Amino acid sequence: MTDAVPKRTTGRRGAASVAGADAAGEIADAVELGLLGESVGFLLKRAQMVVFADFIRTFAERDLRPAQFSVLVIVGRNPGLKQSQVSNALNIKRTNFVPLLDSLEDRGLVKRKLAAGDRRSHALHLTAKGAALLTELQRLWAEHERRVCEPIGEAGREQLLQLLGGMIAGGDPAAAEEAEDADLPPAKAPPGKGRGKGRGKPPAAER
Amino acid sequence: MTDAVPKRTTGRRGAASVAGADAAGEIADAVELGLLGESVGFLLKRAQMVVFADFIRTFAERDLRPAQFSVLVIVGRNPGLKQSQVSNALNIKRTNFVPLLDSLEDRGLVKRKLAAGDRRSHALHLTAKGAALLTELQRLWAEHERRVCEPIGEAGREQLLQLLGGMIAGGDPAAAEEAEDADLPPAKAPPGKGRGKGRGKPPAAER
DNA sequence: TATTGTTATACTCTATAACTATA
DNA sequence: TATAGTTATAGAGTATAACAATA
Repeated sequence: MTDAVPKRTTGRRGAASVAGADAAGEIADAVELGLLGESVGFLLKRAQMVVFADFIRTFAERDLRPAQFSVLVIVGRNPGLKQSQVSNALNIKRTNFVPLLDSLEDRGLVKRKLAAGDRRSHALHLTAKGAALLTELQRLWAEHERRVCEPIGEAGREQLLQLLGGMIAGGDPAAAEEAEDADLPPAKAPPGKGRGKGRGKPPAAER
Repeated sequence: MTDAVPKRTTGRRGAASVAGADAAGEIADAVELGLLGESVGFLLKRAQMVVFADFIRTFAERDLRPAQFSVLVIVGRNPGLKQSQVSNALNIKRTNFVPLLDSLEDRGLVKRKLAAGDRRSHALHLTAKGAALLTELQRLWAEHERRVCEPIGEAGREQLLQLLGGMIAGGDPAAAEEAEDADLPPAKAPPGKGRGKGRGKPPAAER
């Protein structure tokens, strides 16, 4: 993450002769990516940077980073969860989760409450302010989602979510469980028609 | 990146009662991801972490990080390129590219030569040692690629590459040019059969 | 004046060890 | 002894500013 300038990859040739390397005006300096162009890891990182750049731009007006947004969503959806549960769900080490949560609590969006029964743990809840903000954020998120998926279309987006889910579940057996009640099948089926279309949801908001 | 432990997402329940939260043995603490489960950004990052974790594990025996591998591939494919051309192709700031290149040159894998015609720039080439290593690395990479794509199958992999390429090209107009000679169409077509199948290549090695 | 490679530096994200207070 | 939250710290990756040599 932390990538605000995804632009520019090879030498370009759009603007009027900035580089100088391509004398006449041909294709010239088209760098060949070789096997990187067929590497899921390389392309995943590229795509992730492009998407995060848009996210960061979009959420800058609310001064929110992706991780902060994720916490708000999880806590909003699962009130009363312990810190370690939220941090695990987001693959964030509990030690790094502390300052992250602090930033949200300092802004009055999330509250740490004493968990009943175990005085070691903190139960997390959105404040009224946090809940109100989250509602707005969902609109921002839907815009962002639509924008970044525009090049592949809604059908492409559905496929992409499916494929990514399958890949994640494969590399992390734990993720296979999430898919159960979520509606997303484990996505073991790769190609074509993949169980009709009545799946996810047109990116509108939460369910 | 830099993520060696992708495991564990929710609370799990696999091992014999480690958590303690789920008393009996039910589904119990399944954290709901809410809209994150339909967020391409969130899932892209997850998938990228899973894939990079496998890459890092795989290439640890050669003590190579993803970025270092990328440089070797680009330089091997495009001998004589200037530093700034390589760093641009990889979306790495030229200022951060210096120590990265140093690490490869110190190991005798890449050589900085004086570029003919412009004494400011350095032309990059693989050494014999670097070229030999790269050949081995391609086998390692093919294994890695096969492994991480196993859950989605080869057809799923082809689709994924297509979708990611389209998304990248959309967020970065420059990338649209790469796709030309590469064989990958701009991937504006999202769903189903998408121009047959004779595309990429069974993950064997370079072309 | 602009570009290439470089140094120095800072900020974010991530990772490990160790402490505390509970259990 | 083990767990939840916390602190301190170190390491990657990434960002900007400024400089020397060259164009």
